[in-house]
Amino acid sequence: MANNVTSLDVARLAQVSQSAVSRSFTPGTSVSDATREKVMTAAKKLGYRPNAIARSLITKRSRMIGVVMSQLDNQFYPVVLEKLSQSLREDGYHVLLFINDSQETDRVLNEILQYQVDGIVMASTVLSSALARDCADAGIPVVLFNRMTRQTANDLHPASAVTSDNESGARMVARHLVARGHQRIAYIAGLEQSSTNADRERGFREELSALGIRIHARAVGNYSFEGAQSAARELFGNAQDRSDAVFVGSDHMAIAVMDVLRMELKLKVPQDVSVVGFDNVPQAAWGAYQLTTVEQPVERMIEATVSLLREKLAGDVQARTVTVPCALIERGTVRPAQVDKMKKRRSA
Amino acid sequence: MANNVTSLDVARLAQVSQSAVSRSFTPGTSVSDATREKVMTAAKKLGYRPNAIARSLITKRSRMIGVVMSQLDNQFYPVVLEKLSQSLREDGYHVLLFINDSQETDRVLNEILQYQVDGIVMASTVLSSALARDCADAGIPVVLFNRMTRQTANDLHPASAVTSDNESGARMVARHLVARGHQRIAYIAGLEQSSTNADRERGFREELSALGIRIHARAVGNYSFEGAQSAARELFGNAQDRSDAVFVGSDHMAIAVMDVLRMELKLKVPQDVSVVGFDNVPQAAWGAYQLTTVEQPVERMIEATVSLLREKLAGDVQARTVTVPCALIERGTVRPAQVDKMKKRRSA
DNA sequence: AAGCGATTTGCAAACGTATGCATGACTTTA
DNA sequence: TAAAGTCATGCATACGTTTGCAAATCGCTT
Repeated sequence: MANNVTSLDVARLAQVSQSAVSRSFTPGTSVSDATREKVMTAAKKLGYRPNAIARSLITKRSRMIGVVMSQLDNQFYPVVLEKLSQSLREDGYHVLLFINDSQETDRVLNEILQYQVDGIVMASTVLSSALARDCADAGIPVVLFNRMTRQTANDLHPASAVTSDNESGARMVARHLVARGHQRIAYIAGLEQSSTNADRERGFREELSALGIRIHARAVGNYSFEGAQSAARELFGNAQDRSDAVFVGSDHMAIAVMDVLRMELKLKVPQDVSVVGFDNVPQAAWGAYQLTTVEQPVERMIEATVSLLREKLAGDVQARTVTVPCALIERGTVRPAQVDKMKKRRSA
Repeated sequence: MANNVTSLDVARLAQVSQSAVSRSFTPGTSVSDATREKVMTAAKKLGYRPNAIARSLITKRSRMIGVVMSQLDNQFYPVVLEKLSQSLREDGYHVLLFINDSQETDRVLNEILQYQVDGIVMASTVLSSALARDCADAGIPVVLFNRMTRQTANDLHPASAVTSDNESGARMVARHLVARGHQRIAYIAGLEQSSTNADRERGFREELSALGIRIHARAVGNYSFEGAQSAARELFGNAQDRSDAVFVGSDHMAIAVMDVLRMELKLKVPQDVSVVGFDNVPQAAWGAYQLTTVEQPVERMIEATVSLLREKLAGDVQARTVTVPCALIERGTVRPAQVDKMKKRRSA
């Protein structure tokens, strides 16, 4: 009943040594077809499966990758998780999942390291970058997903990272909104301590500035649905000097914002206010939203992630950073260009 | 650099035996405060962490639970995963994640069993129930989430299961739609081989039948977004003898259906056709949809799941089945009662 | 001071596998 | 036919823990 049949049992039944059965189950070892066949039939008869734990102990490779994530309610992450899991499996790795909403980052770290994972993918916005470095110090490859660490000259640590080009994506949004004649443009920030928000906000602000405009209003949504709702109420609740466009730090928040604008405040999108998100989650394409947004190319980001991981697993200690380009996806939440304003801008 | 510091290293530094180190890190063992303290400071100095792999090998408990899931694009599952992971962690277990979209169920099984997980939660609709039994045969506790197996008299196998009361939930929908005066009611099925769909469809059909009505039209959406879109086009594309209400097997599909109805077919919900979903995913509450649906109480289902798991881990071989009640969540996608039709029904 | 029970400690044997090394079998070549 | 080379196999050790058992230490009581 219990799965207590070992390679030794198989060896006895097959009349070979334990080494022989070990080798039979390891590709690329020296076994004759005859013995391998004997071993396999014996194994089948006994229902034997190699014990990955014991194997890990001796090979010092668990073939597990720790994946730490938060905010699974933001559809961006489930999609990432799905593709990442698939991609890692193709390389023979498995996913040990850690969801660290709220806090407890220290416990997470401890537990993850105890399990001797071969590598870690951190896709959690809330994790401190100090943590990432601790892992790296422990000698285990870390790649940050959708998250950068500040890499100063005297403190360059060996955590690789892959992000989309958040800054340039945000710049596209700035240009797009201005091209459509907007002047009073608001920004709703994600988590302020996150690198994604910092990059997006900086790019947005700088590009606007280059176009001679300053952010008209700003609120913080912390990447959460409820936070975004509050932010929307704060920014648009008062009709006086209201912004006529808003760039929201994530689609997840942007949808919350649209709901508040349309349902609570009876404002029309995009007639009264244009909305642009970030991520291009599946829901952004839904009929009721048709959200104009910036696409983060998940596939390519995942590819880069496992590729970086592979490098590090192969012993390359050099930390590298990959930035994948974004693309503006125009849908229906930004108003069409207004001819008069366009002219005004051209002559400026 | 590498994490190769062992309990023996700590023992040498702390001037104690290796056993002492082991005991210091295991709660409920016999160690004096003095030695434990010596050990702990030595451990901290060396950056020692117990090797969970080695521990698992000897204790024969990995403290990992295999979770197999599919369809992470249906928001129901990420929510489940998040809560499940949290709940298991509180019990000291960790999640080894397997996403088995498409196929490869055999490989999944093999891999999962090799990792010596202490238990398995199967939340995947596409997994064959034969697989579940195989795992159970291997002596490892399995609990099916949101999925039942046919349990006949001569083939009762030890897989526990927790579901919501799909059948009664579907009956509620039937009564609700009829009470609102609907007579031409369609059904869009999920995966036909899934137990959830079977239960929902049966309950729906039987309750309608008890009310003297038969399903007016039926299509299959396979629980996928695209499948549901096609189903909607198939059922509502032709204006002739069109259904005036549809019960969709999941919210995920229901939203796809609503998009097709409103955007492509220019039909009003609920004026032209009422829509009811199942699951009560977060998106069902979104302003643009306001989907009337049946709630599956995720929290309680998770509680039941880990509780069943705990029983089995404690050695209880008896398989049990838990069914958690559903609730109808009325929002805005079912038309208000029409007085004349109500009267007609009463007099019948 | 000695004896006794309770507690702490170390020794050594597992757990199930991979793998270097030496030996044996078998094939090839001259 | 013998020597040299290739390939297959088994032996034994190691991986880093936990844990039963026996020895040792401690704190008390008489």
